Amino acid sequence: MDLTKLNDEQLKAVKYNDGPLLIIAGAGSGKTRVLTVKIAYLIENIHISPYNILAITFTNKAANEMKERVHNLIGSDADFIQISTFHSFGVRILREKDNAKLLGYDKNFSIVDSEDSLVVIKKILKELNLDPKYYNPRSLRNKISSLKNDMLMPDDYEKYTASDYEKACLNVYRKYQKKLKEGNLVDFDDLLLLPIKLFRENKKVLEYYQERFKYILIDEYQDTNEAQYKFSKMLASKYRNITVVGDDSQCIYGFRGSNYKNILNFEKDYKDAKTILLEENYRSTTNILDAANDVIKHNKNKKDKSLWTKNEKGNKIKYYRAYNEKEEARYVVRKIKELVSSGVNYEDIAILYRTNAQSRVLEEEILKDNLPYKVVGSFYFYSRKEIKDLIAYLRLIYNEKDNVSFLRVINYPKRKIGPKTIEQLTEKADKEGISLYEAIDSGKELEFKKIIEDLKKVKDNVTLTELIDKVLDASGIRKELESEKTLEAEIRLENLEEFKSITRGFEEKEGLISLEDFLFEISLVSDKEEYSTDNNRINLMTIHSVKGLEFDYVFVVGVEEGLFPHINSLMDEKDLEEERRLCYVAITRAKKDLYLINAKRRVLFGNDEINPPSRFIGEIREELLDANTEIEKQEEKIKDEEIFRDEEVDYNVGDYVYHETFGTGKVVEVTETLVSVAFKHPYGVKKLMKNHKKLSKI
DNA sequence: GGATGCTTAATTTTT
DNA sequence: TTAAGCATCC
Repeated sequence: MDLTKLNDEQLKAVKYNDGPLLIIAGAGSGKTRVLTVKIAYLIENIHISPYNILAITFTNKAANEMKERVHNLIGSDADFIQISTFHSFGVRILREKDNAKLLGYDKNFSIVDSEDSLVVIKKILKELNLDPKYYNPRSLRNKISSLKNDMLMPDDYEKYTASDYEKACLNVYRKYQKKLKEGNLVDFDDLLLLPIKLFRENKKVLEYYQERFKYILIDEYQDTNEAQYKFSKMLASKYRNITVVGDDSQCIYGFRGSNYKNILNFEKDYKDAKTILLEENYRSTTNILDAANDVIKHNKNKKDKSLWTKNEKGNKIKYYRAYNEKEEARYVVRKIKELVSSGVNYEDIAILYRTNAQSRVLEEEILKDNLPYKVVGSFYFYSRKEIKDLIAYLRLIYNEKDNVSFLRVINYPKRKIGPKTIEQLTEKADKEGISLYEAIDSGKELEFKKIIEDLKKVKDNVTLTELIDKVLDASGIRKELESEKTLEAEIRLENLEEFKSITRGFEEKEGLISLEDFLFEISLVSDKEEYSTDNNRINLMTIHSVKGLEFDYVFVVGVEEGLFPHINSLMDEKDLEEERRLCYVAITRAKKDLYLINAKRRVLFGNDEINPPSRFIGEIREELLDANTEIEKQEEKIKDEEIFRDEEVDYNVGDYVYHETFGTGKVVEVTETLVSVAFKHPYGVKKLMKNHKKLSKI
């Protein structure tokens, strides 16, 4: 193993392999490098079997990257190392041997996402006759999730319930757990909780996994929650070969129960723990690093450390205040085009934002110039109705107890099965302790049952892509959409085709994939970009999803009070500090150049808001910033654009038109002053002023 | 049971 | 702005 490229501290971290090790690694200090080399070192120099190594990362993306990098170091031995997120490792345990059975689940359980959880909770509120106006389903879901992250089961929570609200909450929680179990379903939090329960109740099983994973490495330890903490502690308690890496300045998942104190407590848990500090940054220019340090300095709660770099000073950080969010996006696109014309690759550029909703304007502007881009970590595609419907069919075929999927598709497409029938089925199912699907014994519902039964029969004899075609036909989804003859239905069909290209991609890359494997894969990796191949594209993502990544050129947009820091965090100093850490993460992603951008006005919730620049801008010392604010000039330009055409344009149904923002579309309806134009997804049909300047006939 | 139209709430962040 | 939930009518 080539260790010559490591600095002294990194080398120490790689070589220390007798007992607990804590690595405090600043941003860009080469921690992934240390982790991958350490794994390679364990295998090649200490001759540990790859089978005995467990490496936990925070995202699937990070896991894949680590796999690839270890593979590059040691070749195919890398395939035997368990490298995954906590959640997918949890799935793996639950699917192995009889583990699911031991916990009272069938082996073919399926995973519900947070949208499904919400559906379940709404249903429970109805059953309990609780007013969803008072008992907000979303906050109930979040409450239940955070209880689970803190490892408080209904019986544990009972001790803390005082108010009526809390009692109702407990009631919903109980019922929620019951419903999931009845449906042979688990949620994301269960993926951590159930393995812990398994280990607690079955000493033999725990011993097996302790024996198996003698060496444990955990990345992003500052973002572990109580359940993850407990889980790793149990696994490591026998051999104590546990290495954790983290940076308290980068803890950004407090809202999900993560606790950076886990990192500070490591030395208390393991009295003999060795601590190594990685403080040299290899990633960013001095200017960028200085700016990051300036910002994070304003947090009171932090461990003191000094991140430094030998890198050159570099350019100043470009700060730009635009007139509105469109100008902001235009500025970014303009700068990207300049960069690309000077030889920069699209893939080395990232645009970062605080909230997912911000991606839309950016996409519109990028689309106008036809630049290649991808929205990383967006589960938008998988949350589309048609995709969820299809997946619900697949889930039901795989696990007939899945009542959530059952209720979603029992009457889609329309089969004249309404609330009355559902109620009867529910009653019967409750009485006999069976699932809704099993409760079917008569009427129209039998036809539905037959469809599913037939699909079950063929599922093992056809490829996944073929199965999807069969589902689309047998269910009647395809027929339904084809007969609609609307643009929207057409787009839905296109999306279903795209889904098939994803499964086809799977089959080409990894050989035949079973329905089972596929369902687990997509319930944990909700990002279809992970399966695409053309990678030279601009990266758009939230700051949360960019953690662990780096780019030559980074644009951070929406750096405004109320957006970043987010309005919901302004009340509480703790939340504000998390926003600041988030800002620190954003800044430290940049290697060569950093752009901080905001807008004077921005449309939020459909109305115009005016926000001052983010306090984080002011926290960076002035000499690091290259500020450029041309708002007045932009204001004039905007006024100009809003002037309408003088001459009346005559549109007819069927005409093709061009719109500056939405591109080419087709006229579907004309009234006195308005034209309805159908644009390609994601814009749909828009009603537009006939004589607006942005619209023209082609 | 299904279609239509009105009111209102929602946007933090992810596995 | 948009999506979801509810009321009303066929």
